[in-house]
Amino acid sequence: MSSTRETIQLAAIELFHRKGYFATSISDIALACDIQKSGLYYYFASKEELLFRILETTMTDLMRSLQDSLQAVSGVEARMRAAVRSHVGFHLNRQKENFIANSELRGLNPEHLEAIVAMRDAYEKTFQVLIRQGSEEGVFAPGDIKILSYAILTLCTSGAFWFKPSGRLSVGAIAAIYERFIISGLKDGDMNQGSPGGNHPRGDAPASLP
Amino acid sequence: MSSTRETIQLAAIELFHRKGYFATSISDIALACDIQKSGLYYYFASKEELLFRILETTMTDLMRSLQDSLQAVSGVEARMRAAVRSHVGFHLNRQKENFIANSELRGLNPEHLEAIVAMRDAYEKTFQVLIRQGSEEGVFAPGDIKILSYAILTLCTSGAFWFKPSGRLSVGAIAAIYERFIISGLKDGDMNQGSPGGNHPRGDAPASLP
DNA sequence: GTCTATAGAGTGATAGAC
DNA sequence: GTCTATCACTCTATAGAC
Repeated sequence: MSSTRETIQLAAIELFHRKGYFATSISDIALACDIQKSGLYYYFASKEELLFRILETTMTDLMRSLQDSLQAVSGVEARMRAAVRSHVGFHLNRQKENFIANSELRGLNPEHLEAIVAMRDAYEKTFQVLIRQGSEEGVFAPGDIKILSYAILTLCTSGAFWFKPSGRLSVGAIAAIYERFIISGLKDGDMNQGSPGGNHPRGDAPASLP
Repeated sequence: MSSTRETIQLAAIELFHRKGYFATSISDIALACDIQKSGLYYYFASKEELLFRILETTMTDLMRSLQDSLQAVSGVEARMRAAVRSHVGFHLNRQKENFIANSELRGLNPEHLEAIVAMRDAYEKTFQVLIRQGSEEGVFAPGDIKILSYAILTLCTSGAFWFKPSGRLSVGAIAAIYERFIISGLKDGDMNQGSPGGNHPRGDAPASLP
């Protein structure tokens, strides 16, 4: 990847995070890179493709981070704890990209949206498998697997919306807070109350767009 | 409030929810109302003011819903349970407005943004007071009050992003799931691990914009 | 690879008639 | 209150020189 291409992508992440995708113009990005706006089209076919490449990179790295964290960890509770720490850590360490990935899906065209949603679904699946396994082993209370997975991921993702690296708590400290909260909820909250029919949601949408 | 004004506001809620604030044009809204776009300016000074009125209405009603739910409920655990049910119920019953309120703050000018953030802060305060009280009474484990309040609210708010009224679970069933998960986390997760210095965050931002 | 110049479409908002 | 007409501007994207 050429250096100019990287410069453009980094400037776009910065601006999409600060102003939002729709409020950021190609001119803004070009200005931040000290090039002319037409020069940008040598690297990206459109503003939408630039957004897609950012999200694609983020999702790929997110998935790899999870897999690395789970590799060599055994036992369902330990694996869930590792997964939560990985998710929180990634979202706080790469806050801007993750903020964009969770707020600018609207900017994607249908094909690209489908691709990103597929990556996100695969990622969520890892958590859903862990919840199901823990529930079957009796480590976690029985509950609605999809709702629980949305709850866990949303909770941890939200850190990317308020976290300040210069703040009082470190990434590890915040991850520890979420880890304990989630494990308590999984173990002690009898989640089956609201869902007598079983664990396979039928009508629920993934956490997507309207 | 005149009927046309209401029609415009409802059409805007529908469109802002479906397409997003920036992707919705004044023409789109006017078309949906069967008026000319210039006619819209008789009721709202700008597109931005229209967004603000929607959010203002939503926040006012959200606050009132919480106060109504807490009125006449005593005991800190029962009050927290009632607050969670109120929050979840409001977000699922008025899904579109709440979706907008949580994703389109960028469209507001600085003065309007400040007003909405102030309303949201007052709302969050109610939850923070409950957490502190429960912690002091020993009903909840000690923990970081701001982080916990963000966690609770984010968790329950997220329902507005995936909930489908035609889905498998009713609003009450989903509220019950969240209620149990949250109370378990508050009671059993020793949240003080990550925060040895006390319960008064210093550098944390509210869950706002970058 | 990067530039200058510009096409082409759409936007929010206003003026003024009725 | 609602209309027609239009302003003034910005935006994404492309053409073509160097």
